[in-house]
Amino acid sequence: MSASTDPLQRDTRLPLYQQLRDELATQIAAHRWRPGDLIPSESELTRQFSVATGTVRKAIDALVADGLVERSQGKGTFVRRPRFDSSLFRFFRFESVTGERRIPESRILKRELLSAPTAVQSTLRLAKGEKVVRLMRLRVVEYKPLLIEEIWLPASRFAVLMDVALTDYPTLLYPMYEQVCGQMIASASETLTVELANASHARLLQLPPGTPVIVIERVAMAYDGTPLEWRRSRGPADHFRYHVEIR
Amino acid sequence: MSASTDPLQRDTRLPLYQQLRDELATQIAAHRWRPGDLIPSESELTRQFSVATGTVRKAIDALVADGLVERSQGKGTFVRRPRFDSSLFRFFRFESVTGERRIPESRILKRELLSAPTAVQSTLRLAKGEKVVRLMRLRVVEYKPLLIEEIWLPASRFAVLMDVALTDYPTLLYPMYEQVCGQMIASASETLTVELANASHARLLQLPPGTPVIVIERVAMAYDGTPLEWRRSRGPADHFRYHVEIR
DNA sequence: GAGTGGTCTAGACCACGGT
DNA sequence: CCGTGGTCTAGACCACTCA
Repeated sequence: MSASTDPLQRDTRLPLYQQLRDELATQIAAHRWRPGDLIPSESELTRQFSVATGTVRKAIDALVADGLVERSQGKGTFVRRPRFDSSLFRFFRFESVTGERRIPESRILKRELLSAPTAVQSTLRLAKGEKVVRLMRLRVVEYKPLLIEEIWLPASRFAVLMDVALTDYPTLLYPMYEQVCGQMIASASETLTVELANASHARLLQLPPGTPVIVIERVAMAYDGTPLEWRRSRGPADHFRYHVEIR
Repeated sequence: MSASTDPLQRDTRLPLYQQLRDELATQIAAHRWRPGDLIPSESELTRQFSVATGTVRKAIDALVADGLVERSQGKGTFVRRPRFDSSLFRFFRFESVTGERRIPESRILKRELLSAPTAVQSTLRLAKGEKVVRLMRLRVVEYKPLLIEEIWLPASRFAVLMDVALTDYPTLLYPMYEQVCGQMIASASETLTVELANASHARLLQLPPGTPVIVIERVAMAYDGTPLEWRRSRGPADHFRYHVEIR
């Protein structure tokens, strides 16, 4: 192990608290501490990096703002574990027209490993010819098809998903990404459009062809901004309600 | 004027920096300084309220986080003036299908002062029978109708809008709300649905009745969360693209 | 060069959680 | 009780802006 003082060897043009924040963020990303773990106390960090308490606090403030850790007075500072339900409500923005948010059950229709088509390659920022996992998934509420989803994931991080039994796929994928693949989704970017159902989508959604469908295109990203998932979901337009808070 | 020290007479259960933040926020809301004005320097505030520099900084940090002020090194701290274009891109989330964001021109079709219908009353949290301003507005790009908007505003704050010449209404309403009515929009909440155009909407949007239209319902709020505007916009579904960042 | 915000120090004391 | 994070002090020095 290192000595009790561990000087920051980073870009000295940056403020100390930034260097410390980056150092800690790097170590969290490298799983030095896992989600739910305690990181060293503020006074411990003060000693270890030979900086003042205020500097440590500012570094941790930044990590809290970025959602990487959570403080708990009297206990310590913990690496944040995204909660199942909150990640549901953070990313599941559709409600039934009556306003309730039901969690639709899901069924994987297809799973394959293939070379990334050019559109996927550029969206996920992959090298040419890199492999991707492609999932087709149907989400159903009370026997009514609600969404048909096409999901693309870089095989470099998600290849394990090819080995999970199809029946073991959970309703919520993001907790599984974290537990099975060690990949945490931190943010996402969505684009909504409306189109008329083609023959194939109409069949899967049990709609007459030409019915309006909502298309939600989502790119989900890690804490460092790396795109991890590209997802395109389609559902009958008359059954959806999409809610957003703008700040 | 007050003496050079002006002790905080607020809830002493709250941290000092919170009390100072609230004190400054109250004075900003009461227009002691107008948008664009300098507030007193940090050392001035230190003297005036007899607190340490770190406490003043934390109070101002909070105001910055809430979007009330902006710091500028070497110059000072200014009451924030929402910029025209940023407020445009903060709240105007539609793009043409080709991806550009054009600012549609706008024309007020109708303006009236009436008692709030119950739905408007509860959304804007008004007292029974309170008056509201209702605007109907058409937004047009290159002679093509893009959006038909129905806008409801509490007359208590927006009655002046009844006196502005209809031809003087600008393309962007939020800067006008600020300049003419002193009301700043800080956040909003939007809900999207899809419906089929009825006869009236179809006529205004120059579409065949029954064409899918996107409906965007927005409640826009002040910094303290008071609902200030309720707006319902409708546009042809096949021409819209709605983009959102989720954090 | 005077004045501003930005960073940093080296502590003190308090409130809370668990033993 | 001890260790944790939360608040607060009373400064110092730096980087930037503007006259």
